[in-house]
Amino acid sequence: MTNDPLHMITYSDQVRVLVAVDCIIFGFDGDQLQILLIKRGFQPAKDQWSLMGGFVGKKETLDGAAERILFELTGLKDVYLEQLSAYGSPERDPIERTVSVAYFALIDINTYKTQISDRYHAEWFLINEAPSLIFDHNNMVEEAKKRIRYKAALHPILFELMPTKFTIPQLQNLYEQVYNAKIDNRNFIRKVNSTDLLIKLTEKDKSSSKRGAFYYTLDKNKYKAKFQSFLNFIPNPENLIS
Amino acid sequence: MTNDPLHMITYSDQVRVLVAVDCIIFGFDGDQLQILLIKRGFQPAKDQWSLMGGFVGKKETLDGAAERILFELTGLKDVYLEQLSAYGSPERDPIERTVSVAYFALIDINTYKTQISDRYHAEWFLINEAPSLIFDHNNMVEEAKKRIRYKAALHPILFELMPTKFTIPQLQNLYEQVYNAKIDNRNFIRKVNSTDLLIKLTEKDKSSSKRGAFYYTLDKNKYKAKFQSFLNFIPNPENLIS
DNA sequence: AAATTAAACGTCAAATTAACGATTATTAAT
DNA sequence: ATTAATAATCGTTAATTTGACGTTTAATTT
Repeated sequence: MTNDPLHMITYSDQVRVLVAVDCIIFGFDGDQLQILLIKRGFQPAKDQWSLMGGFVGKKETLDGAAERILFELTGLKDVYLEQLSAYGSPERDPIERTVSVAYFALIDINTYKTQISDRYHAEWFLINEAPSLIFDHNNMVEEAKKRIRYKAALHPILFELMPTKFTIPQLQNLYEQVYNAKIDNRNFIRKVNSTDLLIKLTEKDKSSSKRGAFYYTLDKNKYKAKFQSFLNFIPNPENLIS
Repeated sequence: MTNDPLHMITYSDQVRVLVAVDCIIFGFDGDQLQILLIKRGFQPAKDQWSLMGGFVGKKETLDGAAERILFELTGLKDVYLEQLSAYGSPERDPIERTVSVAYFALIDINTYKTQISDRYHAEWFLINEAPSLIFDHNNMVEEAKKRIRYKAALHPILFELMPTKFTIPQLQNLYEQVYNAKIDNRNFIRKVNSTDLLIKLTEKDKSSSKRGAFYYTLDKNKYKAKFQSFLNFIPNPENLIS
C-alpha cells in the first residue's frame, strides 16, 4: 500500500497534483446582490463562464493566493475573504487533476476598480440570473450562498457588502435578497438599532423616496468587537437555510 | 506572470504539490473527551506525536481519503466526518510542499477497534492533556475544537460521540468538557427533553450512583430531521467560544 | 395646500430565557 | 432502619425577546 505512512521514508512515490484557488465574489451596489464571473479566454472550456481562479504559486499560502486573485480581478485589498471548502474530486478538471480551495469574498461594488478587471472579461450578474459555470463551480457557488445565509443569520457579515454610507432600507433590501424573503420593516429596524453597530449621519439619501432615508456608517470598532456575537437578525433561520 | 490564466494554454508550467488529509479524531468513552494521536514511525519528525494522515490517492476524492485514513486507524466506517479546512503554508512540511485538508471525526470510543490501530502506535489522550504535535497539527486541533464548540452550541453533533446507550448525566458531562463550563442541570434536562431526540430505556446505569441513571438512545430519524435546527443547548455561546 | 410615499417609531401580548429553590426517587452502604 | 449520594422532577421568577401590527413623520410632487 503506497499510502501507508508507516512504510514511507520519503514522499517520493506519491502523486503530485495542481492546487488552485477559486473565488466566489459577491458584490452589492446598494441595490442588487451580484456575483462576479469571468469568461474563460483559454482552453478547456474556452468562452464559458467561470469563477475567477488561479494556481497557487510556489511560495504562496492559500490565503495569499486568494488575496492575489481577488486583487487581480477587482483591484481590491483588505476585503472580507473566507475559505469555503476544498474540492478534490479526481475528475473535476478534465485536463489534469486539480484540487481547488474555494474562497468567498464580500465586496462593495462601488469600490470595485473596473479598469483592472477588463482584461479578464469579468462581468457582474444578478445572483439569481447567473449563467451556468464550468467544472464544479456551480456547486461551489451554491455552497457559498448557503454559507453566507447561515453565517449572516448569526453574525453581521452582510455589512461587508455595504457601501461606506448606506441606508437602513438598503440594508434590509440586501437581507431580503440573501434570504429571498420579505422581512418586517419595523422589527428589522429595531434589531439593527439594538446592535448599536451603526452611526447615524445627518445626510439623507433621497433617491428612493420623497422623504429620504438617513445614511449610516458602520462603527468598525464595535463591529469587530461584536462580530462573534449571535445577533439573530433572522428569526428561525433553519427554515430559510438551504 | 506564470499564474495568469489568460496566457495559459495548458497547465504545464505550474507547480505540482502533494495533497494530504489529516484527521482530528475526537472520541468519548462515556466519561472523558479524548483525541486519538499516532506516534510517527518514520522521518521527518520520527517518534513525535501527530494527527493521523496520509496522501490523497490517484483516484480518491478528499472525503474518500479521509474515510480511508479513519478506517485504517480506527476500523470504523460511517462515522461523522466533516471537512475542517485546507492548510497550505509553503513551509508547513519541511520535506516537501504539501497542502493538507483537515477533517474532524466524532466517534464513540467503545466501537473503536483497537487491534487495527496497534500498528500505528495510536493512543488516546485526554483533550486537555494531549502532547504537542508536529508541523501545524496543533493549530488544526485548536481550530477543530473551536469548530465543534461553535457547531455544538447550535446543532446536536455531540450525540455523535455518545455510546448507543447513554445517560443524561453522561451527556451533560460531555457538554461540560467541550465548553469547559458547568451547566445548570435542571435547565439542561429540560432542554434535552424538549428536543424530543431521545428514547428512554427501562434499563439503568448504576455505575456512577446508587439510584442509577436511565439509559437513553438517540432517535436517529428525529436526529436527522432536526439536525439543522438551532437547538440552543448552550446559552450565550459567544462567551464560551474563543 | 393637498396628496403621496416610504421611513421611522411605538405598542403589546405571548413566548422564551436563565437563574434559582425545593422536592422526590432510588438504592448501596452503614 | 437510617444515612448518603446522585438522578430526576417540579416549580418560580424576572428579564428579555418575539412577532404582529398600528401610527406618525418628513419631504417631495402635484
